[in-house]
Amino acid sequence: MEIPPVVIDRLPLYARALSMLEAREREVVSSQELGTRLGVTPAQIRKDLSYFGRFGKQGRGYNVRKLLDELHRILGLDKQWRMALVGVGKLGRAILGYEGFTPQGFRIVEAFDTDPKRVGEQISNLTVKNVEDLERVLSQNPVDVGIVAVPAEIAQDIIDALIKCGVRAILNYAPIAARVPPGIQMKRIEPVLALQSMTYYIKNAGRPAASARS
Amino acid sequence: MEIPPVVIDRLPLYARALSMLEAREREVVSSQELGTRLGVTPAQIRKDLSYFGRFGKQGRGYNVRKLLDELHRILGLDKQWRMALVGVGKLGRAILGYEGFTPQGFRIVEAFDTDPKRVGEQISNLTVKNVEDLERVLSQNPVDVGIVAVPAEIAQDIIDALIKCGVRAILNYAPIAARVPPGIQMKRIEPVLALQSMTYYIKNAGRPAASARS
DNA sequence: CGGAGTTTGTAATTGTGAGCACAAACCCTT
DNA sequence: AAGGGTTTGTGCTCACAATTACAAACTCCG
Repeated sequence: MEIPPVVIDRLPLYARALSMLEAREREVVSSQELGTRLGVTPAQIRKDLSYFGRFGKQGRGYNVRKLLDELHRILGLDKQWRMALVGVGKLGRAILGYEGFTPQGFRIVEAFDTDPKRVGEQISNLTVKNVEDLERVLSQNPVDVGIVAVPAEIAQDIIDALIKCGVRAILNYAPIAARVPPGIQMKRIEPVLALQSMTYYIKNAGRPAASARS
Repeated sequence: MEIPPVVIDRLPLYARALSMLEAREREVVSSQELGTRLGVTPAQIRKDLSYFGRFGKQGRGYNVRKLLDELHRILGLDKQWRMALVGVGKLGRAILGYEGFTPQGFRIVEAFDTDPKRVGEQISNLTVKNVEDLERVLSQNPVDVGIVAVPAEIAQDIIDALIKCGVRAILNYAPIAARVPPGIQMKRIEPVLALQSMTYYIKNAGRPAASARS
């Protein structure tokens, strides 16, 4: 069956909420409660989950632990994921220093840059390598995900190169809507683009606008 | 007229592409060319723009400079926007050091934290203030946008507090789908959540999956 | 053990956005 | 100035996702 991408996008949120509940040793939760917590309608949650199976019990709700396990399995979060970073400027260094990846099973195992001055540098247990060696390095030791933290002008080229090396998912920090071939996943992480669409709604001071989503 | 939020989300991308073209002194561009650059169909671009007016000329295309100005006006990017950051941990410091905000008219003018050890510290020309003084400080000097870079557990409380202080847009770096009242904008910026949905598609090695969008 | 109260899973409906296709408008060359 | 070649703006259609609504399944209390 073909599952709508929007549904897949919501699953990690459900998983996060369930993690929190599990930490508080909650055994069971209803779609109602989960919904209010997340600002999503209960029906939406039930429908999303129904794409993958029947995980709940009528009259009771969902077993927190069991549903969390299912979501992890569905999303592939029971595996370890290897990532390569390209661009170790200010932003790239912050990404390397980010501690949120590892506990969720994501690990940056390679770092590249175009600037010869940065090549060879040691950052967070990694040696920065030349982007020219990208293909050679990644063909010997493939990674699953590419993280792009380079200027917008060269972002598309870097993305193309990464895909050539077998990367199947890209986390794009550059403010462009790059083109990727079918079968390749890409998500943009760009604070300024996010801000620039919100300003549309708030630019008329005081006037309440359409509501936010998520 | 009510404009679909997805349309608003695409406008900043169009603006970025136009900026690039302007830098290369291109005078005119067609929806066709813009579309291929962005991986969007030409019809989509034309339709999106048509919500706001008729900016193109048949047989010729869009004047780059003029369309860019229009988009800036529509999105409210001709103004300066004041922002307050909450949470100056590792992530918060990286945000304070990020140089991408200022050139686009966004400026962080206040920084807060709950940890007394951090309060009073000087970072990037700002003095970190106690989050308890949030209401007092922001009522004297209001900001438009709140940036949330605190642990997931307290993110909702911080968001509520910011909204109470008149903030109308929130950039949320915490991995939660917080609830906000109607009229308040919120966008999540969270690399791990983005990764966790992409793994769904790539978890079966080699098997080509559905295509990415943007 | 029975019945009131919950909560799920899903069929049916409604709402919304993307793509197609084409007339109208404009450019440019000869 | 005329006609071939472009490109816009938009009505229409189709696909997809959210919501509604309800039967079926379960819980729990007395």
